[in-house]
Amino acid sequence: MCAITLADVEVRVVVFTLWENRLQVLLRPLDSTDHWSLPGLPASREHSLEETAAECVEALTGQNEIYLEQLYTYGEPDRQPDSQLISVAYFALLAASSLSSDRIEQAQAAWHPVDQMPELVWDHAEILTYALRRLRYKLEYSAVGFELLPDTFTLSELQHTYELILGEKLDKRNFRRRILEAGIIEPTSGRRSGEGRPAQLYQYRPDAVAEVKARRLFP
Amino acid sequence: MCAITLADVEVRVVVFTLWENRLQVLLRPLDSTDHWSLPGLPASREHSLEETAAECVEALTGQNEIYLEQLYTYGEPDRQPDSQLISVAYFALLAASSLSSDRIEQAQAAWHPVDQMPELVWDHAEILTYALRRLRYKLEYSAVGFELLPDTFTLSELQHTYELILGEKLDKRNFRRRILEAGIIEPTSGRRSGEGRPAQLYQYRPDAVAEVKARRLFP
DNA sequence: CCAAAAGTGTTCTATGTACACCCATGC
DNA sequence: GCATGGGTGTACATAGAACACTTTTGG
Repeated sequence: MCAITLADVEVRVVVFTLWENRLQVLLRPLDSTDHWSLPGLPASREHSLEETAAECVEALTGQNEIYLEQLYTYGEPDRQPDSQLISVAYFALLAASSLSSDRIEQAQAAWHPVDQMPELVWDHAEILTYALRRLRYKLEYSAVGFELLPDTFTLSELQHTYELILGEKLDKRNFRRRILEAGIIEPTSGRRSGEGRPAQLYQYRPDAVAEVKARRLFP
Repeated sequence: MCAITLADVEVRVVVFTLWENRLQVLLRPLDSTDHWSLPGLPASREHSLEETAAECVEALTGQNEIYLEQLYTYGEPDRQPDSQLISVAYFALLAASSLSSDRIEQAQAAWHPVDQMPELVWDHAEILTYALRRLRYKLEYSAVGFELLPDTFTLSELQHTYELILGEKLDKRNFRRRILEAGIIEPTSGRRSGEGRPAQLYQYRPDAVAEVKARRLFP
């Protein structure tokens, strides 16, 4: 019959990134087991839940301008024995270019491909599965894909990002048409040369990012 | 720097119903102000958050088989001075037939039409606005409308429900075709007679309800 | 000149939208 | 028999899906 207080509440974050051509998730080892857990921080009285989630990602990666969205709040008795009762789960998207791995190693954290997950503690596998579902679902209607890419990118890179996350091949012409008609990215003056014909570089329109945030499908 | 514990956490529920041909929300007066608040209960160590939300609705309405879905978790410093810091918000749909108003009166609670909201405390207006947005959004792709109706209903009643919530007129033939093709309701043997030609009564297919729950767009 | 990736339009299909009349009953 | 709400089909527009070749560069 004890009341529930903030010491019973934590924030957990599912951090996605693209690395070595795979969608990966940041995990931390749990002491005294060979299981891994989603990184988290206890909730605090001074900061909002979203600020705490951002802090958690920054502490591990050094990034503080990231895409962050609340997922769901888990609160069943005994879901995390010996840890907080209530987890407010977020998911985050991190641009691959910006993985300063020093802090990650210090925290003994590591990236794991989503298709080769190690054993996770408690209900964290469930949280991860849900985060992945939401990420895929969100890609289909809101074009958050570029949050995983550096500031400028080619349309092919963007398409490969989508294909990796959705796990299926997409038609090049249809993909380009849809993305460009949505008006969320614009060409820059740059080009990327490599093998083959050089590609136009694009960036997301800052005002489009503001529009998407203003829509707030989830507040 | 005090830690946050369960005493800082509550569940709030936005309970919708149809009554007198209007979409209404259940509110409770806040002592010592002329403002109203969303009904809620403190989180507990013995029950899941969803169970607590269900309990909260049952305590006021006597109903325990209702549609319930987690909305969002609000946790900003000072968002609810003199009350819990963190609110896990749910929304609930209640069949209009089942409004036993005794308990509601005992709790001094009352139904308020969504288009004539009184002043709400703290950020509860924001929570309500979001709940309404999610309800409308959800109607468009998942046919939860019948949760607001009694066990059997006519297609016209269902359409009126949709029109009330969405705030726009719908085409009768298109509405019927879409709902029937979705396969979530089936005709019963009953008919409703009143003025005009008697109407076929429908019920939702119990297995379809199970399917929808299995899909779990939000876990 | 050839390998390698970038870039570009059109046809077809499916889905959604607009729209008007007959039907069964109670009074 | 008439007023009242219940029930039905079709033509059109729009959005999405399938599909193959030319272009530009580096080696």
